[in-house]
Amino acid sequence: MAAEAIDRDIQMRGLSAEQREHLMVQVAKRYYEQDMTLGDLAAELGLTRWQASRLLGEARAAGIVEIRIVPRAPRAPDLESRLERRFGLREAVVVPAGEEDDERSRFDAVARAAARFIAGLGRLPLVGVSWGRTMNAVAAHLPQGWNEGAEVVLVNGAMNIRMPATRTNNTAELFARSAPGAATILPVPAILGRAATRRALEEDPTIAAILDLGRRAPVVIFGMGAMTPDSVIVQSGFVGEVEQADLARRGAVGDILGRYIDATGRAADPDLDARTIGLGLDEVGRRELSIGIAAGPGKAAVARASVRAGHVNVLVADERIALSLLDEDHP
Amino acid sequence: MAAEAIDRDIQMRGLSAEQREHLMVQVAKRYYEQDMTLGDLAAELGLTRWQASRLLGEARAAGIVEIRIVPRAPRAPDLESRLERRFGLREAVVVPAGEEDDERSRFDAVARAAARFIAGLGRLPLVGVSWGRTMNAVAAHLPQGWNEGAEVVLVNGAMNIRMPATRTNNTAELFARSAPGAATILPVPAILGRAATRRALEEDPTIAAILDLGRRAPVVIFGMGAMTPDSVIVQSGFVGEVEQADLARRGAVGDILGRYIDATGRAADPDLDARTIGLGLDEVGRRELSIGIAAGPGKAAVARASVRAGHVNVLVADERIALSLLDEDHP
DNA sequence: GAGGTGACGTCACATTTGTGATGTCCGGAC
DNA sequence: GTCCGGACATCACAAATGTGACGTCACCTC
Repeated sequence: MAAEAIDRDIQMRGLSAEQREHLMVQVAKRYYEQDMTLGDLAAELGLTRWQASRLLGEARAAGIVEIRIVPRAPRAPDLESRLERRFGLREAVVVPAGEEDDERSRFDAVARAAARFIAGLGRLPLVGVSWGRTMNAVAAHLPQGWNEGAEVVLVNGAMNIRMPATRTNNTAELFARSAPGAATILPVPAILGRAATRRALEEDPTIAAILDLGRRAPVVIFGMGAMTPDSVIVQSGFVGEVEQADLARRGAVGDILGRYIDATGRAADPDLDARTIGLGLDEVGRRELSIGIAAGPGKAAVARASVRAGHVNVLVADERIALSLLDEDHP
Repeated sequence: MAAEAIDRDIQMRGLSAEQREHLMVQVAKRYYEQDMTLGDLAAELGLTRWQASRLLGEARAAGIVEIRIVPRAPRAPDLESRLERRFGLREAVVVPAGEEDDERSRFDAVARAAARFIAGLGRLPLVGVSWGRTMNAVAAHLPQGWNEGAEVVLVNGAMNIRMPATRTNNTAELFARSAPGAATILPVPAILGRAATRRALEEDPTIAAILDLGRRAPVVIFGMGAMTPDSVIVQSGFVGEVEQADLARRGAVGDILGRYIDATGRAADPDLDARTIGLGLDEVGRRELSIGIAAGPGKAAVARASVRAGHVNVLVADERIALSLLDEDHP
């Protein structure tokens, strides 16, 4: 025990169940997520090594620590190389459809494959990410320490209008936490009411610095949104269901980075696009790696548009989407 | 090295990546799920302790081992006690709606709370379970060793007609694997074409023995199905979408144990009920513990019918369902 | 075939973790 | 006040695990 050690020793005598649980979580996080030894973390928390050890045992028994062994989803190398050749992709990752899995586990399998691919890239000092359901699922599967010291920056606006939507604006933080590294979020709405507001925001030095960081990122990773009412962009309140249906009628096939695109990959509605803040469609394809992740039904069209337009050079998708993209009937 | 040790030593020299991954999974499963020491499991697999240790390290780094720290979902004690009093439940578990969580994480939170509740019951030598999405999610969250040596028996038919439906018929196995214990499944379709077939099957000694085991279980655990086309009972092909819509028109509010019930908790269609194999509606409520789990939208009605009719004496549900049940406007 | 290279096996040893024995404190019962 | 039980602290020790050094082997290059 050094000089600073006598800050607070925890008396476990009369701790409430909640306080105890909170301690269990603290111990488990430090042990499993930060790879500290029980001795070290005990010192930090003002516990003894034995208290920490027993707390950890309780945490495991209570189910606070969940350990799962997941054999990595097999891939479909034939489809992958066909996609790569056909669309000039740097890399394609295709997850087979797994006979008896349900929609959700297929979605998870894609997210896992994406996380694995990303983790396998080695150190990436600066990574741009978008947010959304898909991206959150990917973040959840990134292994601890996949990219130590990385800077993770959001490349599109992240403040939601409607609160109880899917919890999205912590995607960057999730990416950063598991790296471990730092997250920079873009604290503005994804879509504004007027283009002038967007320009004004972009000129603000603070915002400009963040946008610039995103533009400098050699790697961007983003999910693709389908034209469905449960898309995050609608759920967050930026675009109404009616408005989205109207966009669909005018040729929109989905969204990437908060921007609706048509089958050619161009902005489906230039006015709407001008009100959208963040990395532009003309910029995204120019990265070293532009990783697009498409998981779930209804995303084949937006995936097709993205690869055709060169917005992505790495595509992660499920087998159905891959097959659809390779289908010759689509001109 | 004892006498029997020289069965097969694994030469790791020229192993393919896949074989290596397979070994990683084997090591990880034994280490984390079966609590074996590296030395023991290495002997079993024909590896050295050091090989096993390194393989385990690789498995963690590769994301094959996923460790998550989940602070247990807070509960809503006020709603719980109101439900208990109002419906005479032995216990109610209510998971608050969590402001910014999406549908899926709310579903997971309920499953987790259910798993926790079940694990907290202590040793239950014989447990009856149904199958379905909800039950599978619960099984996924049961801690290793929650009920050592338990016998888990399916109380309704489990052979699916349509294959690529949600992977449900391994629910009992999942429950048993984490116990660890033995699973007995009921290898017949949930719903048959004719009541006579059901009776014939029930008289078969093998089937009768399994059904009897289920009837003797002091504890049954089951999920509740809503009247939606994505309900597992429809996805599995037992009931058509049209047929289900028709049932809804005639008063069905959902299903438990594969049986559609009306608002009073009685079989919505006696003929259909007579073709359904497994624990009957008149039997389910007579257990020591009859645990019903309702997670997700559209399940308030079936939950209400179940508690009213006394089919469950323990209810696990999300906050929205709880509030709906307590709503005085419903007579 | 010599030499180099890198992946792997083997092992001694340090570190980390688990466990049971024993002591101590607290609160309640009498 | 005294006694008692249980929850917890503390510790010594055993067991399990991680790590670096070094040797060996297969394979490649020249």
